[in-house]
Amino acid sequence: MYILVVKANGICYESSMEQATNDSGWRGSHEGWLEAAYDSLLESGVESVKILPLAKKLNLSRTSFYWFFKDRDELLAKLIARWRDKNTGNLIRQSEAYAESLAEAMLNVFDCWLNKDLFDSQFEFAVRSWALQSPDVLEEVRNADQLRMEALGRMFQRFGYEEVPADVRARTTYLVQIGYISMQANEDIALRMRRIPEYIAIYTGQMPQQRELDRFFSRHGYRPGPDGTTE
Amino acid sequence: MYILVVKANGICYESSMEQATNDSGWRGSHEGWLEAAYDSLLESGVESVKILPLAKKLNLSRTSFYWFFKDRDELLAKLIARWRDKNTGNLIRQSEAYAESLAEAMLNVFDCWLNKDLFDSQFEFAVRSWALQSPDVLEEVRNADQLRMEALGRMFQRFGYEEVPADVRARTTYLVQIGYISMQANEDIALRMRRIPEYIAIYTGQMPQQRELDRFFSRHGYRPGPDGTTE
DNA sequence: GCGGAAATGTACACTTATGTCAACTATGAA
DNA sequence: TTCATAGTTGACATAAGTGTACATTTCCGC
Repeated sequence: MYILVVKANGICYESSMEQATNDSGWRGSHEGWLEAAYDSLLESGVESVKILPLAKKLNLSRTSFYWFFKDRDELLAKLIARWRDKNTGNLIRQSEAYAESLAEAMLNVFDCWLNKDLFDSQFEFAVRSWALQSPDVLEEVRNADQLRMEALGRMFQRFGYEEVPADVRARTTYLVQIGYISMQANEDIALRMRRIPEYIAIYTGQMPQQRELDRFFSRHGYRPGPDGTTE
Repeated sequence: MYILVVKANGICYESSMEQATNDSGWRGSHEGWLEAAYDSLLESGVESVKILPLAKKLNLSRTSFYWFFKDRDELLAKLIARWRDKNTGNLIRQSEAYAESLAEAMLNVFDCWLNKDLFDSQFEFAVRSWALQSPDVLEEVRNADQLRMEALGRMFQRFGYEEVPADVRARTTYLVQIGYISMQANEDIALRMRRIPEYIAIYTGQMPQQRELDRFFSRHGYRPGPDGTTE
């Protein structure tokens, strides 16, 4: 008897918790292979998503895979679908959330960068790297980029910016985050939080109100240190 | 007799032009394999840098490779060295170039984003993607990121910013570009140019002077359209 | 035109991946 | 208890990659 440890960075997908002691005594499952593929993709890129290694990790025979998937391509397609369904949707939703000021709206978007349930950064990076090898994936990524930036642009326009400045500010907001993801840095949450007011100031041209920051910090379970919020 | 077309995005490395009609009648060379590896890396990622396919591209026997390199790892190490020597050095240099205002200094940095001789974006992206699969490369990338951001931070401080705001602005500047690279967009140069004044305004908090822009545009061989510079 | 270094090629041994097939086994419902 | 269905497995065929040993070719200086 073995226990499959499902981590996937704290995100729990539907049935993945029951993976080991499965519903029906069978060890493998559609979800199980997908989950293993996801882990491997995040850790070492598409090229590492190979059936033989996955089988070893799952303690299953390699050929068992073909019961659930037609071939490797089908597995990869499922991974892309999972990515598409998650990251883009939530980002757009956050950009459209209610806010009384631009700074507050911006902080809503920032929720994505700090909450793995809203936006999976490692997944994002893995898929973008994948795009280098696959024209199909590249198109998916480009599509996502456009949808996301358009949504952010609408947000800036909602708060009075003209089209071009709104567009450039949307790009800045988005690209900084994509750049950050691409650095694969894992920084202290406190450090990231301390920089946030400054970012908001740059993107929106105005300092956020203290109450807006307080609301933001509190919903991320962060308490600013005794030395003030930033600076 | 065949002709090897060396493109490498317009960048001409030392001896690569002579590749085909070589100095000494030999078809292969250290540089030849490296160049082919570089092309392959940029086009489809590290995983595509395999000796057999490279040999085919070069019309050489696969095993000929081992005359120039101990093994595949040695080739990959050379690629990393090439990247390190190029991108980081130039970026730091540009950030330290003479400028009368912050906006002008910023435009000096922007030279990198528009001039492939100063900064090779595709190479940059390929190496960052590679980092996903290799801890060694990841460390190289992290190192480069830190050096570059520190240099940009010093630039902002030179023009009066305090440490934290300078740091955040340096990050913004740098991350937007890394994010842009990571989008793998290839946009119209005119479009990119049109957005530049707006970017400068966001990063520095001040609009660039017209003469500063003119100087910048002219050194990139760009003439603004009749409809003004931007907006 | 000869000999040695530089470069290339052929043959071999090995590894890791893919996918198909037919045989096997467990589970739960009739 | 039997039986269809869901799931698992090993054997087989094939492909693409790695690296080594050794023979062969090409070039250049002497």
